[in-house]
Amino acid sequence: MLIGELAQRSGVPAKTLRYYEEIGLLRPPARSASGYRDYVDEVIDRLAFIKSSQALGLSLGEIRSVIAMREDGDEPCGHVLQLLVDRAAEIDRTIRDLRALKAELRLLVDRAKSLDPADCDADRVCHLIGPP
Amino acid sequence: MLIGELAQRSGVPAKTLRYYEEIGLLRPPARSASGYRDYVDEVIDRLAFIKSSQALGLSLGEIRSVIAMREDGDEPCGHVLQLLVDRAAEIDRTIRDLRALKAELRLLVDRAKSLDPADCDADRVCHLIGPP
DNA sequence: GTAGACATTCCAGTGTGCTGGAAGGTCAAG
DNA sequence: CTTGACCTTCCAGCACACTGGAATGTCTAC
Repeated sequence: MLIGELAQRSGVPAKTLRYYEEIGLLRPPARSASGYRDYVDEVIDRLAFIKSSQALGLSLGEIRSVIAMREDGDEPCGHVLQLLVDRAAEIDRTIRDLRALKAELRLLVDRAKSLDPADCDADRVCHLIGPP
Repeated sequence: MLIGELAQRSGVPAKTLRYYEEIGLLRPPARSASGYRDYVDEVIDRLAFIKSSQALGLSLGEIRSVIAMREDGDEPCGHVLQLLVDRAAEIDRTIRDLRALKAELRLLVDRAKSLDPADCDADRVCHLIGPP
């Protein structure tokens, strides 16, 4: 399978496939006599794994670490589970932060209703933002 | 006030101050005979505004648009309010997305408990990730 | 034999908000 | 008069995941 066909079938652009190879996400495939990459069907599974992992918010570096374990003949399950748990914790933190931010924004938007634009202080650019 | 002192007093590194000037967040200050930047005290207010805006998640581009209005002699309040409302909506969307992601992660982590690493399929890298 | 649809490599850029470093000029203290 | 702390400009790079384009080679069909 040439790179264009793999791109078609996997939905991953050829450019990206070469990039994945470069950063170690895909093993360098066999080459035809003329130097064309010749992929086996299994890379479609691998690309599906990469896409699913990305959708969960894993970075290509993390995904690579999982793939590397698998290539080394190790069972990546434990490592993957840890990544998923870590990611969940990070999402919790992010949600907490965003909620706090949203609360502050709501506060400012509410305050805006009781502020007169005519009182807006040029030195502070706009009185809607910043300490009251 | 030289750039070093402003950096000290505002907590914004000198390098960043020059960068802000370059991208139009700070007006180019007066220069001493030897070419040193000579800041007036008011930029401290402006930097405070920038920091507050950043803390709310506004980009430097958005902040610049607000400052530009103010420099043009316009009242930025309406624009600022819109930015805040937009930002709040964006945060809502992000939180929704993250919650969905967290739910999926929880699902996968739960499923992991009932899966045997020994069944992990090498072709799919790890059976903890991806369709069941 | 030639068009055009593929493939190759390599270099460089995207966006965001800085940060580092080199090469040089200036200023105050000793 | 020198030392060291400041300042200047300019060029380059970080992280992240690609993406674009140039220059070149190859394969298939007509």
